[in-house]
Amino acid sequence: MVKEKSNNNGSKQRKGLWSPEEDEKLIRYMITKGEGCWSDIARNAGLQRCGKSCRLRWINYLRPDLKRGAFSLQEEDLIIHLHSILGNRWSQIAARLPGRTDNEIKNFWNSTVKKRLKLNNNSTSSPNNSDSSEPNSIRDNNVVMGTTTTSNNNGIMHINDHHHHHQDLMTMSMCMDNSSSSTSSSTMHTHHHAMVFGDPFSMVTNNNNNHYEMATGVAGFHGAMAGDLPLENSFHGGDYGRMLDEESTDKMGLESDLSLPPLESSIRSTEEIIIINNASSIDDMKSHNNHFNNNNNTNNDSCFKNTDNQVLNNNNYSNEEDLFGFGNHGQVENLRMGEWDFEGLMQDISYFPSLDFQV
DNA sequence: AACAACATCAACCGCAGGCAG
DNA sequence: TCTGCCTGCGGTTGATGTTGT
Repeated sequence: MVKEKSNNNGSKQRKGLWSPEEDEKLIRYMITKGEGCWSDIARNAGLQRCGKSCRLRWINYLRPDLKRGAFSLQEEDLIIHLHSILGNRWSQIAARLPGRTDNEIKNFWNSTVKKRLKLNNNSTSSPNNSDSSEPNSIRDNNVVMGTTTTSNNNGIMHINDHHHHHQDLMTMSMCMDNSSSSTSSSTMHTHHHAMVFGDPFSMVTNNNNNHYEMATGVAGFHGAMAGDLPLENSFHGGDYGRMLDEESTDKMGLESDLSLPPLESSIRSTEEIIIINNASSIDDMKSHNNHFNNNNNTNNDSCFKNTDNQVLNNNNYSNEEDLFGFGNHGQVENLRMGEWDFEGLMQDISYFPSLDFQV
């Protein structure tokens, strides 16, 4: 249902579901002009929508880098774990899941995960823990993680046990290398196909200058399409999608800078920009997207909705931010994520002889 | 086939923070 | 410092689709 309301200028503004025509207008505008002030975009694109609505539509639905389709088990695991750490900070969780939006994850959590975890808890609950107010998998999850955690009222987790924390780190290090190259100079060479997600924070590695960087994993898009695209650029970020792909041949080293791509950024790889700019129609754009797809998805009812593993997975983000969005990229300060003691984490990392971490 | 109940998800709303004037 | 605008976030709503009876 589409409603209308008057804006400040007295002109009518549409609300409700977007029509294909509106989508096309917005896509065309975004392709040709790029992002800018959303209220201007709404006006200039000839849309009777508020800027906010345009932004939402673009970010949650029309962006070509969105990975549509069902969440994989690995993504679900990661969401559960990230949620146990970050709580309902959907945007931060989404930032670690390339191609997924906060809205999508939020919906997925509220509709699917929550229920599943509740069922899990019910089936495994004992009188001692069944009354826990913890809404999610924190307990369950940490069985997997081998990490003893507690949470405050906000669901923010505290790591209490150094020993288990180390296990946590180790688990992750083993997973991480799933996507590592046989030619990589990384010091982590364990090949481990069981996707047990350790703590994503543990994926922060350290070069020789107290310069913390992501080792690989959940953050970053670059490299997802290694089979399709030349990766002549340095590897900016691990890739969750690749990490999930056990069979992928790896062309990337691990020692490169790894950074969290700002999801809202319009920074794109040159190649992608060419692709998009050369697209003469929306259909062209869609087909270009499909070019990079695995085409697992048959849903075809709206712009880009059918695309899976889409083009921006090969994004080359030039912004250097670390996993947590700390712009200083590794300055050792009082880095805290919620109640998380980042420094403490880094101290913990130093216990790992097998990881090339030094603090 | 018809209806109800439930599930999913796109989109809206309100708020907070950043920033420029 | 104040104000207004813009953006981003998280919670919520409601339309639509699916499943069960």
